[in-house]
Amino acid sequence: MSRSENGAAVPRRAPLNRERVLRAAVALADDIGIESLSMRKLAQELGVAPMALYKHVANKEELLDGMVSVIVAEVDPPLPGPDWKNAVRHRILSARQALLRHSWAPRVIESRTQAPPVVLDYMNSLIGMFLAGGLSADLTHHVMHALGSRMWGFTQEVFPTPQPPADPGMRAAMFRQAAERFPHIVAIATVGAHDDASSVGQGCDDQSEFEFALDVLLDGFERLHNEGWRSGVPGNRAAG
Amino acid sequence: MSRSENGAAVPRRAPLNRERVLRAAVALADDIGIESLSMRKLAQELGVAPMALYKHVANKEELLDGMVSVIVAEVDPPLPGPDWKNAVRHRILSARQALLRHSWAPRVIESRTQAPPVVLDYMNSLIGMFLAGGLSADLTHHVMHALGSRMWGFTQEVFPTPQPPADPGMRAAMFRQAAERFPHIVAIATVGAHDDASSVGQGCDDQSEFEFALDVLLDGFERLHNEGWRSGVPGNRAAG
DNA sequence: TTGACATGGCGTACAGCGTACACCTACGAT
DNA sequence: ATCGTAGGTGTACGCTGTACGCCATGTCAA
Repeated sequence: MSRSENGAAVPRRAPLNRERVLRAAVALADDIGIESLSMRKLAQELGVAPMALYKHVANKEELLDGMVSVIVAEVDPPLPGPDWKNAVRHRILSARQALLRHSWAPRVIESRTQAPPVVLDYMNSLIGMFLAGGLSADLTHHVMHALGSRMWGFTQEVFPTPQPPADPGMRAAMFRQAAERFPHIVAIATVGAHDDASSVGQGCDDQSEFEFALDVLLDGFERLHNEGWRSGVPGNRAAG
Repeated sequence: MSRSENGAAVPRRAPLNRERVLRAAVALADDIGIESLSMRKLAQELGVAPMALYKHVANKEELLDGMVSVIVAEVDPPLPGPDWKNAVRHRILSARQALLRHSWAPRVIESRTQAPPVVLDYMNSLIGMFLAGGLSADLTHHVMHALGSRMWGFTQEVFPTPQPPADPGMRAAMFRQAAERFPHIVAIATVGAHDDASSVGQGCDDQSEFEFALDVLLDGFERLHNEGWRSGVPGNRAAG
């Protein structure tokens, strides 16, 4: 259909379609950040009048829905095999990789009020992995809630660690002040660090933090499953 | 300072201050929703011109920071006592109560780019509870990451369950369609429900889902602590 | 008493946003 | 030859956050 250059000079560009709009939106958000993404800028990027976009998406919310779908579609299908725990683990880490390519994605995902179908497909498939592993529907229900956003491969790092000022004197002063008011934060932030003042929050590997938490959860789920957990049974709370 | 009515009729209202601005903003957000909260509406609510607000907050972001501070200040101080797990549990559930009074709070908290000091106070104090319980700084570091937004008493329910249409015929049709495309979702959503089609997502108690996940995590932390977990030690992953 | 100054509120104005609406143009089917 | 439709355009509206300059008032020094 679209030979990129036909014999004559090409006065009309190929017509837009929904897919091209969505992909351009993803690329533009990668470039300029999701908070700067506007219908006008996206239109400009596509060489088109702003209102032209509305022939392909109903409004900006639907555009964002579509962007989420594009990304979620990149997540790998589940590994086959009997080990549900490892299969789930790998799938979630694969979802994480997809999201890491688009740092704005978590915020957009969280802002959706209706899950796009592709998103439900993913959740449905993940649930299927637990059920295939033998977990009861009941336990799986709780498990999915417990995973929360972690099933997408991200946790909201509720407050990003502020980066210290460039000036060394100023930095030392702020460090001293912080150590006085927030001694415990400073204590755990500088674990294993050689240079206290400059490495606050540095020695922190997002990937291993994520895996640590994921494994605590998965191990907990497995334990409950093996112990024959049933809903409403008293004494479940203290699993030890 | 502000006798509420002085002798004469009061032609001038008491001057604004930062605190009154913040409290009015919280109340207004409770009323009309955070996405409808604008500087203009807030000013109107306070009987004042929009630009008057800027004498008390630098900009809207700082207003939102302040609103978060107001809420976090409501969280109960920690219970004393040697049982760190229960103390943490109760504190987090208390934070949850504070947030539940303001349903917009989680989204605002997550959107902050710099943590207000009150927020750091809370985190510092929570960390102190783990350290007082004997957990190493290293383990506590991971633990805080693993808690993520749950330390504030909320989990992002990434996609809210859509409510079914009112028309019963339509509802049945959508249910049949969903059961076909997303069988596993339907399976776990209808656990323990008597009327499948109408009760999807109904039999789901947010509070107990939250506690389930929190307990899986806390139990996991306790187990690692008792097993003498140390960072970087291979074999930690499979805690079983 | 007088002037200086700080505090707090006001009015205007601007750029940017999402998008409703009417219009036009080109193309495929009849 | 005509018509319907898909896709792109131009204009316009109401809303947003907020920069800037002005003005009224209260406090304090001289």
